[in-house]
Amino acid sequence: MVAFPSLASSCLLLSSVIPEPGGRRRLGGSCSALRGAQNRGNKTRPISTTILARSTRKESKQSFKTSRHLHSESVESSIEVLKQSDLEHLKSLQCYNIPQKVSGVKTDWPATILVFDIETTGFSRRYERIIEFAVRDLMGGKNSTIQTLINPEREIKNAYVHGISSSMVCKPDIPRFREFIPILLQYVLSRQMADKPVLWVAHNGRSFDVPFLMYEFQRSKIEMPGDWLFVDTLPIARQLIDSDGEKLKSVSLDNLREHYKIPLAGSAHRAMQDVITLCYVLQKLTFELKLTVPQLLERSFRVSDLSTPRPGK
DNA sequence: GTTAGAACTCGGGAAACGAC
DNA sequence: GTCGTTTCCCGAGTTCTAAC
Repeated sequence: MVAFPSLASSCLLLSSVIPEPGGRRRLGGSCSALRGAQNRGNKTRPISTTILARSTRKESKQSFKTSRHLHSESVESSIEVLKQSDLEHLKSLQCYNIPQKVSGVKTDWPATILVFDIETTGFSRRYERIIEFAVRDLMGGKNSTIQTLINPEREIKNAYVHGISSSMVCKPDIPRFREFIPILLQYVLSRQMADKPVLWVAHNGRSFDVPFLMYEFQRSKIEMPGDWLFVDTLPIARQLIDSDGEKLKSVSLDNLREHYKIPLAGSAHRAMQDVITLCYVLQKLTFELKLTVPQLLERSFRVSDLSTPRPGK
């Protein structure tokens, strides 16, 4: 396992990158004077570039959209109660790094940050299934990770992507997602700090990982805890500026790994490897963009902010 | 192959300006 | 005041980009 650097050392300052909510910014001064001199004398008019104006509008809209109040309602209030014997049975299924007991980590962080990734049988959250789940608590320590294969109960046609074949997961000793949920919930409870939210982090999570999770919870008829917050590193990475002063051409996880020269310590497109990569990327991103954990929380969203899955799927 | 958000392109309308 | 030109704003539509 790769030694994992603590994010705490790089968390963080003020953001000059996140736009102020609301106001439209205009270029005045020299630009205005220059164009005025060329075209129509001394009379001035608010001048802006189209690109800047459009960019600012979008940033502003996004900034407002993500602001919210945080609360610390217990997850226990919104999930089904499971028998202890069931939990013990589920733990015996083939999962590795399952936490055996509460770690008891306490910190000054304003949230528990869980970096996660999934592998699936395809792109459609409606018709495809999760086949691997990995999560790491950024705080580290004992029992800070979970990685498990998931039995999708269907043929896997995209094994060429992640190397996970039907023969590996379509077995009775591999948990189905509904069987894995109690383990996941127990893990989260073991990591969550009192009166502090849980912040899940994924790359392209808003469009991919979180909707998949949402659908799997719904198919399992178990309500996802309403106080879980999610943050997507993809739009954050789009703010990055390269050494030429331009935005990165690609903000894929692979490209970010190369951008930050993060070594690949395993098979790409396996959940835990991508989690490890994303942990490094998140550290670099937050440092480079001067993002604090509270600012990550401000950019977070809840499953209720996403479109609701159709019932009965 | 799916999906959703971001980024981009285009065109219409409005405003400001100069020329008449 | 009217007309033509230029520029900006804004919405709609299209394309791109991530994820497996």
